[in-house]
Amino acid sequence: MPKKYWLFKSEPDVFSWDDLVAAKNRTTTWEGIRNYQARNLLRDECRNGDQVFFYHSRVNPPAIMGIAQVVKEAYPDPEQFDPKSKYYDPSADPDAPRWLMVDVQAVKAFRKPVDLPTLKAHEDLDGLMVTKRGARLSIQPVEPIHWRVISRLGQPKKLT
DNA sequence: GCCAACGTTGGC
DNA sequence: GCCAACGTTGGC
Repeated sequence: MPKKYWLFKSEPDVFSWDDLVAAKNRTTTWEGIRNYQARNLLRDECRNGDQVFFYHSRVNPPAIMGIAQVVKEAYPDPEQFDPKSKYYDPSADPDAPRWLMVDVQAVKAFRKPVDLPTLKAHEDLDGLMVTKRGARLSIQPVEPIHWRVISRLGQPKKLT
């Protein structure tokens, strides 16, 4: 199975790239996905070792901050059952969990974060989902060719 | 903070 | 099953 490529969005006010780098083992749970299309991608397509662009949304400018990888494949998101969580889903059934999450680990930081205007302007990035009107999906597949172009722009630096 | 886009809910 | 109302996302 060839490695696949993704873009995961996060609001840095909630959880930022720096938060991930500072986390234990530079790893976090990616809880809170509450969209069926994103859930299905996690369940059906997202595998250990897949590469992930970490994207900051709802900031100006939005930007890809670095590269992470999937280190644990889809499993039930416990917050769907926690009434105190903002991700609580009262209709989720413990016997048939509705919402899934994966774990991701930071791998390389971009020396030069690649912002949305740059993504939009680059002629080799036509068709990239995040630049399209209405691309609200929080888990997006990325074409290998697009991955290579963006990685080069970001000048990734291995985390030590 | 605004608001367009779009996903989900629920009455019928 | 339609679709209006509603809630959320996310760029600006």
